[in-house]
Amino acid sequence: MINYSDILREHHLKATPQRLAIAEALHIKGHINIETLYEIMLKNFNSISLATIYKNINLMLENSFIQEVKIPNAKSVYELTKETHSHLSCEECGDIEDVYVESSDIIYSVSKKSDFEIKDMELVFLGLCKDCQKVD
Amino acid sequence: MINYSDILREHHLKATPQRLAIAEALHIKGHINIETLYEIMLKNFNSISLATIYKNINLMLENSFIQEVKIPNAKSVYELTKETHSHLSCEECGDIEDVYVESSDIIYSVSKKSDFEIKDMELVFLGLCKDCQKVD
DNA sequence: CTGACTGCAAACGTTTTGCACGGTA
DNA sequence: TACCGTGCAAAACGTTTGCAGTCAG
Repeated sequence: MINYSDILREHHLKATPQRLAIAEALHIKGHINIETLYEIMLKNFNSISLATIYKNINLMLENSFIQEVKIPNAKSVYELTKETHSHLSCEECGDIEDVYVESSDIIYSVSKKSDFEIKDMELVFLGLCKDCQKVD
Repeated sequence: MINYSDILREHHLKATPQRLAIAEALHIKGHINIETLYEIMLKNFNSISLATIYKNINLMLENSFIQEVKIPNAKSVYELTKETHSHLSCEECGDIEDVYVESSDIIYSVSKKSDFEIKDMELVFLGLCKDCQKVD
């Protein structure tokens, strides 16, 4: 189990028990929405407030400790900041997985045909995860 | 000016003046969020209700007359349904433009390295539009 | 003419804020 | 110890709903 105390402090965030638990939940689950995170946190802190969740998520976003992922037809999820990557979203069960896509070629080709100076891209693939393929 | 009456009816939506105005606003602006759409609509209908906007946007989404685009760090915007395309988002002024990217190669390569059966992808480029490049 | 649409007001769910207390550094 | 974080309650915000009157087909 990774110790997130130092990593939190590197991001200018005090290492409180609640924040450590959020970090651990994100580490284990990969991608979580607010509602699910609150449910998980309630198991560890019987009286944690939703306000605390929101305040911490917002601070963690501002300090780049975590990132938001907007998924079509679903609630936003949050993940620990790591190397640039894209996402696979299962339209059946909602599962979200990471996938690494080489973006430089895509960005280069779009830069050529647009007026934009492109800095980054967000890419989400929609489909069916392994388990849900069998069901359908 | 395109007449959207028939197109609305093809999507099983009655052609009311409010809906025609929404269609026209989307046609002219390309991409609009709810707040901006409401402001535009108020110029044509001095007593239009936000509830009407929401009801129509939701019906238009259900009937695929329009589509939602989720942009990182911004409100969702809506656009008339058209051929598959991606988006350029200006992080400075919020301008959004369409761009056409060949997706089959990308989807094929990701399909090979993931367990997912991929049906579609959403791609948003973040950067600076032509005007905002000069300012910075 | 009839079912669908509109506008209003109220309800709802989600997110933010203010404040007193408690805990980290 | 000083300041930041927490939990609670209330407020703010965006969106949805129910209803009575109106309109498109």
